[in-house]
Amino acid sequence: MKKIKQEKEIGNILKNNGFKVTPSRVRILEILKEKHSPMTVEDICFLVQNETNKTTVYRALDDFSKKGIIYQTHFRDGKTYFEFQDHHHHHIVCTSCGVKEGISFCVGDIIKKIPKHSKRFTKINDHVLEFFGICQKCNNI
Amino acid sequence: MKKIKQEKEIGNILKNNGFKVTPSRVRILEILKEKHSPMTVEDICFLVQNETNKTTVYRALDDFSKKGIIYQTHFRDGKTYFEFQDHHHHHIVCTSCGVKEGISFCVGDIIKKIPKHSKRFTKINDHVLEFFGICQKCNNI
DNA sequence: ATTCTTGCAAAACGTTTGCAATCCG
DNA sequence: CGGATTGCAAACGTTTTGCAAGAAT
Repeated sequence: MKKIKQEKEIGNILKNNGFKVTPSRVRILEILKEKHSPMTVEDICFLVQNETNKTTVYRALDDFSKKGIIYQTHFRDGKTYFEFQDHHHHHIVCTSCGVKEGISFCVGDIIKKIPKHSKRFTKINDHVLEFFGICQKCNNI
Repeated sequence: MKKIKQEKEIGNILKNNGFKVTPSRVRILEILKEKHSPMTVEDICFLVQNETNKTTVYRALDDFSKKGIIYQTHFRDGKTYFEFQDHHHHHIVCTSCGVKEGISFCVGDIIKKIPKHSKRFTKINDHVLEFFGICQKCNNI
C-alpha cells in the first residue's frame, strides 16, 4: 500500500472515531499497523524517538483501545500491551524468555454462549485470552 | 468444614508444594479459599490487618501462583488478581462498575489444539481468559 | 474562535529488593 | 542447627495528573 493511501486510511479511522487528526496519533497508529504485534508504550516511544512525548503515547493508546481500534492485553510482566488487529487473535507467551506467538483461535462460540450462563451480563464487548508456556528453545536449555 | 480440619488441609497443600507452614501463608490461603473470588494484594492486606506485612503477601501470592495453587489474572485496572480455584473458571467483568461474575467455561478444547497450530510451543502451562462487558445495572443508568 | 491535543514536571500507584532478625523443621 | 521466611525501608518502573501552551476544525 502506498504511503499516502495508508495515511489517508489512518486519518479516516481517527475521524470516524471522533479524534482530531494529529501527527502523533497518525504516527502511533501507523506503527501499530505496521508491526501488528503487541507493543508497550516503551516500544512505541523508542520508535517515535523524540517526535512524541510519552504521555501523549499513553493517552493515544488509551483512547484507541477504548474505541476498540486496538486490542489491549497483559502478559504478566507489569506492562500493558497494545496491538492493532487486522484479524482478531491471541498469543502464546514463553514464561521463560518472553517470546510471543500469535494464534488465530477465536473464542467466538464461547462468547455466544455467555448470555445463557450469566445472570448479569447480556453483551460482551471484549475479551482477553492469553496462553503461557515454555517454548522449545527454553525447554532445551 | 471444621476450622481444625481446614487448617490441616491447608498445611498439607503447603507441605506438598515444598513450603514451610507459617501462620502468614496459612492465613493467606485460608482467605483465598474462603472468598474464592479474585483478590488483590490490597484486599488481602485489608483482611489480615497488621498480622502480615504487605511484602509477605506479595511473596506468598507469587509463590502460590508459580506452583499453580492459585490462578493469577488481570482485569485491566493495573492490579494483579489472585484466586483459589476449586474448579477452574474465568470471569466477566463490568467495565463500568467493576462487578465480576465467575463463568464456568473451559477452553480445554482450544488448549489441546494449540500444539498443532504452534511452531514453537508444545505445552501450555496456564492461561488467562477474561471477558469485558457492561452489566444490566450499569446499562440501565 | 473554540475545542481538542500536547508536553512537561511532578506525583501516584503497584510491585520488588536488600538486609538483618526471626521462625520452622 | 541451618535454611527458609518475614518485616522494614527504600527503590523501582509504569502509569496518571494538572496545567499552560499550542494545534486542529
